[in-house]
Amino acid sequence: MSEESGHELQSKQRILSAAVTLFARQGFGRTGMRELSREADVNLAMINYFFGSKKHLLLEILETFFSEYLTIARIELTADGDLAKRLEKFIIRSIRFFAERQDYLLIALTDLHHDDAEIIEYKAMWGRQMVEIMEQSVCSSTGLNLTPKLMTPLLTSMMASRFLFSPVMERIESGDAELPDIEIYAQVITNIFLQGVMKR
Amino acid sequence: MSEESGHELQSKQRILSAAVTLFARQGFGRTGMRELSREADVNLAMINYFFGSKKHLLLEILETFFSEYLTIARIELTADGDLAKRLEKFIIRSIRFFAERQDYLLIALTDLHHDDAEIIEYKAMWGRQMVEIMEQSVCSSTGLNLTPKLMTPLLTSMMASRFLFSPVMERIESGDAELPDIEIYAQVITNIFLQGVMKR
Amino acid sequence: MSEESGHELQSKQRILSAAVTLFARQGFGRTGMRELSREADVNLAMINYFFGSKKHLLLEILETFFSEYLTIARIELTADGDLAKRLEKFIIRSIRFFAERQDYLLIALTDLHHDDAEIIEYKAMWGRQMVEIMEQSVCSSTGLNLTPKLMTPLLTSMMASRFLFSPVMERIESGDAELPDIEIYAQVITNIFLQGVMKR
Amino acid sequence: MSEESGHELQSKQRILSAAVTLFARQGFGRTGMRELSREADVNLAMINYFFGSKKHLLLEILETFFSEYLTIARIELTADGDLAKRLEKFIIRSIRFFAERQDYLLIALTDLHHDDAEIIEYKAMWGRQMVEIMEQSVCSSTGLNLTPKLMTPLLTSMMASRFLFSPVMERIESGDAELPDIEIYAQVITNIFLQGVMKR
DNA sequence: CATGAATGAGAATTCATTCAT
DNA sequence: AATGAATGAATTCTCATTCAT
Repeated sequence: MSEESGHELQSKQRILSAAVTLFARQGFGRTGMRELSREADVNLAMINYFFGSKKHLLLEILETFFSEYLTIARIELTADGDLAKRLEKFIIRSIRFFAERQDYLLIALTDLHHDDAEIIEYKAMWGRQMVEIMEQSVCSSTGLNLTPKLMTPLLTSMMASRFLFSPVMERIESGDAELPDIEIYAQVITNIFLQGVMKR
Repeated sequence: MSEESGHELQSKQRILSAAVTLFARQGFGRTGMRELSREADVNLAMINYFFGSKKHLLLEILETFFSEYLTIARIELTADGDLAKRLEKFIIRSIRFFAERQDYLLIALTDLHHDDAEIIEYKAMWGRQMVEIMEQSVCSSTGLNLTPKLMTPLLTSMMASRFLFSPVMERIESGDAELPDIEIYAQVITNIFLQGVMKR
Repeated sequence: MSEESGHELQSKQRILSAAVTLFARQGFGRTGMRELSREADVNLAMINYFFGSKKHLLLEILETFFSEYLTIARIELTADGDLAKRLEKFIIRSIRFFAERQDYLLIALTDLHHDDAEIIEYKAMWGRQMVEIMEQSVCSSTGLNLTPKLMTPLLTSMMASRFLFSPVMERIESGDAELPDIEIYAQVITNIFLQGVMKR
Repeated sequence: MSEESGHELQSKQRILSAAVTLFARQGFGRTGMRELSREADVNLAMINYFFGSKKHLLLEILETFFSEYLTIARIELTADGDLAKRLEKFIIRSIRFFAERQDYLLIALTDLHHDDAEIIEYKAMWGRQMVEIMEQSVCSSTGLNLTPKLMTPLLTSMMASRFLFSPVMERIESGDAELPDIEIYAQVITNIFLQGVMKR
């Protein structure tokens, strides 16, 4: 980690960032390794040299996204204090994270690989941890009658909705009202979720 | 002559239903026409004979989904009466529709084609109509301070969350609580959205 | 020939004239039968109904061209009288014919089918008759020391040169001098050939 | 390292020479890449690896032919000295070149691509240079009243006539007189052209 | 005469991956 | 670490032709 000998780090990093951009724009399946190597300005064979295969490159991208999302959940949701406060902080930090890593989010949530056992299992591995945190830190704490398997997808979908639809929404010119900025968006989602979910 | 006009409808229909299944499971890009023709029990060349190209087959599937979703929105949201009642009926009917057409939902919402101008524009065409209905029938009616461009993706994401994540969630064995059935799920989403969004 | 029942003649003729246009522009190999049926406004299956196969359609086009070219040669070259006069009339009539039937000329002379035994033999059949006429009516008559197998291609190439190169030559803008019209062109070819070939 | 730099040249060269043979025999359109790769003893994908596409392979072949033909024209026609002498040398060298590169000649002159803008423009590019040389070195020099746009195709057709028709002419058995050899053929063409064209 | 579905082979091209250098 | 040739399978799409109606 400390001495990666210069060139490698540059090339590997260039491959990763080109892959994130292309996978998010075209999908994993439609992105070819020639195109990827061209975009990353790297020899075609280097991709498999560094990552073993195209699929492992995808898995490394998923790892980056899920591990950070999980870290945020672990820190914010399992903290001490008021449930509403914890949820609020979790939602705000998550949405900021989604905004920063929008391409990762698109790849992780919207590329269909439901036939690929390895990828589904990999996603399920992360999902399990997320559901578990939700269960122990949110659902069981107060009188919410939501199962974590309903709540985890629901909350994630709500926070991600803006980003998942943005490629299409950008093409829609609105009469007057535009989208609010990220911080306000986070506040709106927080309010809806908390008011909708918390016991009054 | 009365029941299917011979062969055509059978073949065309078989292609369509095989395509819906496969595109939802593997994504459009990863589904080959060989596989599709095998699954539909149809000669490979018939796909292009009937649909012109693989992409136009996808567009026909999108058309089926979006036009029905839009019809539901038009009927339920633009009706007379209380906003909350109208939203409740819209959400329940939409979720039932999503449940019935889960494969279409996955194809329409989660397959990435952000590089394909024709597909994005096609989706935007439907999105524009949906946003307009939301604007005129929901956002403008009472004191909701949500823009339709925020609300349309958000509500759609909420209603779809269970289905979008189901391929992964099925792999997660939960300790005790399972997912509620569709009618209860619809009620939960309705409650959260209405309580979260409506002025108290 | 007298009662072709209306429709047939129209369709068959439309196919033929569309084929001549397309074969001349794109070549036989690059012209598809779907495109041909579309251009002729005729059902795809009718082409094989009328002509048996794509190749026989080509052969019918070649027949039209070669038989008329041969007729001109027979009439003008085997007539009585001065060789120079006969050649002059042959050249003028041939060039007028080439100008009228430019598409046929391109198909007959410049589409490569040197691998197809049937087509090559068909062309050779016509070539044999042409060479024979040249031999008996031109080469043997006076003191020309040209073999008919050299002269037939040479004279045909000279007369056709303008038409064979025209698709490319049209793209070349000339400084001042444009191409002469057909009658003058015919006179130029006649002069060059006669002065070059006849004993002085 | 000194004689062929390993494998590349061998494979690329084998593809080129197989392509020239096949395109001349069957035409570009009727030659498949499978057949070509088989004939060149090369993996199918290598053709696109080296040339990008089938069409660019054709363009590379055209380049080889036209650039050498143009070089001959430039050297022989723009030299100092008597016009007749210059033309004679040009015709003799061109015919020797056509005889050596008969397959290239057939591909360059007789394959129809009149629908393909890129190929027509590529040919026109060479044609323009040829016409220009003819104009400046031949047509303008003495009292020839031929435009270069008439003369260039005419002279090229005359020189090429033997080769363009040879696939068909080979099938015609002549009674007595066979074709003269190349050097005599070149002399015949020279005589006819000069006597026909030069002021007496 | 005419239609439109159907077929199997083939088209050009691109794929992810491997390997010797 | 990096290169570029090589591979075999796969891609989408089009081909000419046939046939039942």
